[in-house]
Amino acid sequence: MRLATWNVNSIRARLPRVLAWLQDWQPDVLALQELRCAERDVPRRELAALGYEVTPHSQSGSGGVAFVSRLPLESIQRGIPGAPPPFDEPRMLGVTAGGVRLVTVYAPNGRKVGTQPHRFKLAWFELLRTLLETELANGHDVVLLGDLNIAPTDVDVWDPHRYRRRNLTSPPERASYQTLLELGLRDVVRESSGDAPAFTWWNRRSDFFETNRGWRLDHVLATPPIADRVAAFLVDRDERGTDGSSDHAPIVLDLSP
DNA sequence: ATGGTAGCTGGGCTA
Repeated sequence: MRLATWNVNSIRARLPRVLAWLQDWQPDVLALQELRCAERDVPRRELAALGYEVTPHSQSGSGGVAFVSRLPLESIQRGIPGAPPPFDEPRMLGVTAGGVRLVTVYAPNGRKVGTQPHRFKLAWFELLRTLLETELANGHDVVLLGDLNIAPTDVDVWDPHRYRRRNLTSPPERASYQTLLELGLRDVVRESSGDAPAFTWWNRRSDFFETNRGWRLDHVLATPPIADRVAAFLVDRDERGTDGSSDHAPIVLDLSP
């Protein structure tokens, strides 16, 4: 089974790239983040023409997540169950595909340490942890994939000293990330990349991509039986370098049967 | 410390 995750930063603006990418890579399930459009405006027909059904959880303007799948999806969970406002923003979607529980998230950015958006981000991760605890307690194989908006270690930032203790790198954010690992999930991207940086996001401004001034913000965390099945893995930097690309690169992984 | 870009929308806001 081939899985992928990609923060597309507007599904409508990115549609030509998404269609081309699906044809090139033929994933069974692609998790998307930052759809930035209402569910009724998701370009379903164009994706269906390639054999993919879209299951969105999104709203107009900002945020939103989806699964684009050529496998049947079951047990669809839109949003973190019981999350009160403002935690009911469309940032989480859970489905079962090929016997695996897939959870995609678009974590709050946080903007700046010490601000209300940052406190919101940390509180949102508490809810995510609780949700994953429940999923794991059910004994399912789980894959969490998406934009967590956290660079877990200094290797994951192009200039860790400049961005020390800032948004995306602050100790409480990194503690939130560690909490997910402590649930028993494994960091598939890091395990597949060794000590090498595996940046997934490069600021659009200036020449940040060309000079590889990037960050690792997109993640795939999996339960050990799934992590052991990872047969191939790639961060598609070439896609990030194409005209009309998102500011995030897609991540692709193959699971052996 | 700041600028640089892109996409939501229809003047800023978010990233």
